[in-house]
Amino acid sequence: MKIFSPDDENNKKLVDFLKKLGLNSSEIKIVTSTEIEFKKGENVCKQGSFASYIMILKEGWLKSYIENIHFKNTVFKITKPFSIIGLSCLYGDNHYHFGCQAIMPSKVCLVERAVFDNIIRGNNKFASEIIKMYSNSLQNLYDRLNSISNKQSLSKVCDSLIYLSEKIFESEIISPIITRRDIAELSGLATENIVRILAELKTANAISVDKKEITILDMDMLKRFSCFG
Amino acid sequence: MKIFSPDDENNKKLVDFLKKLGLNSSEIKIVTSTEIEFKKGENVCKQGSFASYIMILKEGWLKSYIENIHFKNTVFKITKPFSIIGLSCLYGDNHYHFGCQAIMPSKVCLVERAVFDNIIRGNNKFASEIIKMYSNSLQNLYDRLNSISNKQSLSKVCDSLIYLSEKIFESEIISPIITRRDIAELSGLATENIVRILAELKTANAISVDKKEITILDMDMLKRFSCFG
DNA sequence: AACAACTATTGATATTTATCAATTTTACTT
DNA sequence: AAGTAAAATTGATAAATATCAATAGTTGTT
Repeated sequence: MKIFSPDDENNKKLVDFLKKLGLNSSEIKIVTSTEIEFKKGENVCKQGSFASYIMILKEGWLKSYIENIHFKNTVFKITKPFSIIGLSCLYGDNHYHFGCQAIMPSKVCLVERAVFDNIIRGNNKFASEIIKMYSNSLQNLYDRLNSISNKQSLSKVCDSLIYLSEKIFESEIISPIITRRDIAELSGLATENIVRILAELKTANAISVDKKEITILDMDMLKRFSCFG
Repeated sequence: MKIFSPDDENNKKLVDFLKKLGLNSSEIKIVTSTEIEFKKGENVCKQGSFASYIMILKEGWLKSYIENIHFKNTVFKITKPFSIIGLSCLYGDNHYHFGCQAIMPSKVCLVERAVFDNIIRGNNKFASEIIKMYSNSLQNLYDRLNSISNKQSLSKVCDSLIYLSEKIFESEIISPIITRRDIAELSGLATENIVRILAELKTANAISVDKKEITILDMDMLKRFSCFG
């Protein structure tokens, strides 16, 4: 009887994910053939560098962000396993318009752009699934832009917490792998402000905080604050 | 001998555009069958409303924006003829995540989502062209997010002017159809600040201003200001 | 277990940008 | 062409957020 290691388990889930996208066995073999490990804090891709690969996150957690000159990043996406990163680079000017960093030890499959493109061209079901991902990415960016460009700090922080809870962790508990600085970068604010606003939200009983773990107690309140602007 | 009206001329250009995307005559007939006119200032689509159509701009100019509660918009795209609007709604939650308004009298072809989707599924070349558009849209949004979230007002305005000149009008002259308020919304700032910053840029000889028409005199200077943060 | 490096927290202050008000200019409608 | 509505402009002020500084706590490494 075969005993599965956690890694086997993970391989299985990755294959399931790719099957659902419409890839056949040989295509799956191709896109999973190159696997790279990243330590926490390591760059998965660097903004401005040549975009050679489309990436599939197999294990771990990443954050994608826009860098500015003074090392202040704007995070627009947290990525969890079984997601594709870098679709925006499939065509266009050949350079990454964003940076991506591992916030936990991670494993990423690298697929050469041309290879990925070939599969899309030869597989309608897959192409259509990829288009769905593009739609979602755009919608997410509109939401982020909405939050970051128009709102005041309290609403921005609420948006970030709602995003993390509903879209990323799918739980009222926001994992302690997310730092105050991550929330700051997601919200487009300074870390010091996040601390103050989290304290306010705690006082209002909207959240509870246990060290770095944040639990959302009153999602409705967060949504009211978010809408208030 | 047949005499072409400006409208015929325009029809011809639209057909050329669609041919280049890989559509055949019958597909072109389908996507151009419903044409709607919009007056200046009219809403082409309303943020939050049900997304029934993909739109092709045949004539005129549009701005796409995120609305916030207090009627302060953030414009993320100016659209010129022969562009497709609303691709982010092709799949996903069925609602427009942005609003779109005519800034000049405009003609727009409406294509039902399901019809558009069908064509994509049956036409690989077209699907691949659409994916290119998604890539570009994402890249544009990353650039906008970069500008709006990280930078100070002078840099933001420079980014907007560079965007308008290089990407939209493809000329050092920014057409007077763009108002101070449009630039404010593109930059995520108040109109009053735009006026002041344009005056500064004029004093620095980076631009000249003739009523509402702005001419870029020193693109390098704008780019330096943009990078400075 | 001790050290170093990073992360979080708090208070005080500075800077930036929005807002408000008043006026002038331009564009649109009939 | 007149009259009205919208846009642009300028100055003064208020509000929001970043920055700086100093300390405390946490995490990872050897």
